Amino acid sequence: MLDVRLIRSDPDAVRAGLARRGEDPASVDEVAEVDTEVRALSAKRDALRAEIRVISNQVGTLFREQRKDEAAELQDQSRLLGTEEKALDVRADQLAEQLRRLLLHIPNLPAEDCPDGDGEDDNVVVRVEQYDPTSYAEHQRVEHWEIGAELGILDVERAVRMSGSMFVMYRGAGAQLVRALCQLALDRNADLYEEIRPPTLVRTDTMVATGHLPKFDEEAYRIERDDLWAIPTAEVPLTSINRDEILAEADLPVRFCAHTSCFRREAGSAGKDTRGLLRVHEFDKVELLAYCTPAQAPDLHAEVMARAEGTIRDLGLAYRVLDLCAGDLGGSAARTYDIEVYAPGVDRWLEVSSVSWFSDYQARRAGIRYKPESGKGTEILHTVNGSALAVPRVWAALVETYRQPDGTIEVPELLQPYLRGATTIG
RNA sequence: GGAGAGGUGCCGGAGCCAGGUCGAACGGGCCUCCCUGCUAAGGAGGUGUGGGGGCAACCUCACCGUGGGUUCGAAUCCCACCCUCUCCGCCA
Repeated sequence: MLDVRLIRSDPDAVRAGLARRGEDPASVDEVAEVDTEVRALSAKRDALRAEIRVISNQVGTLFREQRKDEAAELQDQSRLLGTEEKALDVRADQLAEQLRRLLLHIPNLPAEDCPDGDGEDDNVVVRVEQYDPTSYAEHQRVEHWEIGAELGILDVERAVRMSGSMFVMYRGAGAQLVRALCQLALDRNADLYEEIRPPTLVRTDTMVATGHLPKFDEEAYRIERDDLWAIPTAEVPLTSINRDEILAEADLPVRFCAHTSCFRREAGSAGKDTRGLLRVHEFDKVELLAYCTPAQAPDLHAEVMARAEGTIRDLGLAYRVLDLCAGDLGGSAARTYDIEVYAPGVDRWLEVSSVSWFSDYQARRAGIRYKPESGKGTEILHTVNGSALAVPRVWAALVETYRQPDGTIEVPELLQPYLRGATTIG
């Protein structure tokens, strides 16, 4: 969430930032109003408490000196103050709660240099790599679900029977390919990123920390009986690893890498991209995430980007990089680059990684701070993350891109060691 | 799931069923200074987080698992919940 003090000291800047997102800036005024009231009330309450404390101490002294009758008067006085204090306290708590609720619904401010725009059409294509539209042959213009069925490596029909639409099942070499991709992504980042295998079911507050709740509860699967949520991305548990902790600046940046299943209800996209692997409810993903100081953030953002991009590049896939405009930014992000891979069979660009810098937005929600080496106190740290590799769409692009005239799939060299040396599938 | 023990500051560990100046003894760690060929040992002081106010020194409130309650006053009493550990049961 945003720092209330920023809303207090520079509401215009906050309003301007929200406007760039196409968000209603009115919430800023509401926050400012409630904030003022909360502070006024708690100041009054605190003064009363101080008074009560002084009186109570006097009562204590009188009791010790056996002057109980003199204490009675003070007790009455304090009791009266107590009634008043209680009323103020209840009201202040209510307002503080309301303030928090409001703040949790306000998205992050876009970064200065984030491009303007209303939606996905305004995203800026930063670069297109390894893409030559004239280079694709007919045998590559087959959709991955056709290829998958033909080779027996993707069984959508039976997955749907057991779990419903938008669930998939990989088989044989297809399943091995899933495993190969994940392992490749983990291995490529093992030099700097600590490998984590986190829980995939988390509590509400863990989802709140990353900004996936309370605003987007329709998007996540919930296990009601135990009040747990299925994570939509490893970003959720990874961000909460050091929740409510204070790290030393010398320990930053902290880097994590995790392979998990990810679960998404895709409630807002009913009917869209329902075929094959374009959009599925459950998928494998390897995520990179870093905690860092504000000063380190630009480098870390570039680093995660370079790693995500490098894997796609080395797999020999065509891709492009988008700089998301303010209007298309996720709620918690300040700046995001998307990597979209080109899948010739479906002839579409598929988003395979969102590399985002969240400034201190998530860390403030999660209570992750660091002690600066110079100076005292603590600072909220910054978080950066991105998919090192999201399986389904990469799998799809790979199978379509590497389909040979004879219908088999050539395995890129990079993946061969992970497929027991196999050079083809099918 | 059943039975027992327990959750206190960076750590250990008092205080809690004698409720009052306890943000919390004591020890360790860490930091500064002194002493000292170096180091070790020794000596003095310091060492939490968050909110609000003040240019600042500083003042004030909250925090002893969480949330309620009792009380003039709660780390200390009462209630509920959560978590951890040990044993038993069950189980991949």
